[in-house]
Amino acid sequence: MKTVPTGSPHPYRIYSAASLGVAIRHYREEAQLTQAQLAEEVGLHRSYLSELEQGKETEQLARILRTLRFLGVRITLDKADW
Amino acid sequence: MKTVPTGSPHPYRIYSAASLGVAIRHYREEAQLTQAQLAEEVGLHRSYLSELEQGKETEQLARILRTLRFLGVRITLDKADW
DNA sequence: AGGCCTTGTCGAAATATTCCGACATGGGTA
DNA sequence: TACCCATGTCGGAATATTTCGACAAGGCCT
Repeated sequence: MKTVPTGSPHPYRIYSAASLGVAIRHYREEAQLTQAQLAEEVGLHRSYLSELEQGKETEQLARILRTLRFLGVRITLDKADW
Repeated sequence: MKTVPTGSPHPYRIYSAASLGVAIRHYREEAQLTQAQLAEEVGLHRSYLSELEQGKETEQLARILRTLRFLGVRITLDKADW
């Protein structure tokens, strides 16, 4: 069977707002940034980032995830390990 | 070097609302569903699905994508080929 | 041409999200 | 203990999104 080099470390499978939150927190901590620093960098309010990381369910996200799940699509987050 | 079996066909890299729209459309068509059918299945309005597929930029999506990009995270959509 | 189906688009009402500012909590450390 | 820092949480105001219903355009078929 054809093969390729193994993929990136720390891949995250996204199923829900909760799993997205876990991933964002992981990558933020890996980058050694506080919520305040990251929020400032990307232009959002710190309290919102806090809620994001805690997996706050929002309608828009839920709708998109539901649609992709229905279609059998897998969502993966990872860092390229180049 | 260690290897693994090749991944799924049709992977999509998501950078923006536009690329997400393209992917959703692809998977919907692959499933041979109309926008009306898919919208009904997942409980959203057909006109919204139309806009989603056209890559309508929404703040929430833009904020999340911007945050992940800043952290160097790659987003991949694909179908498991089991 | 005429009918049918699918998708794109519009405006405004109904909902939902995000920001803001503030305060609470817990961990660490002097 | 007291102080700092990071994060969680709250309520209301400011924004943004989604739905709804309708109509238009294009493709396809008879």
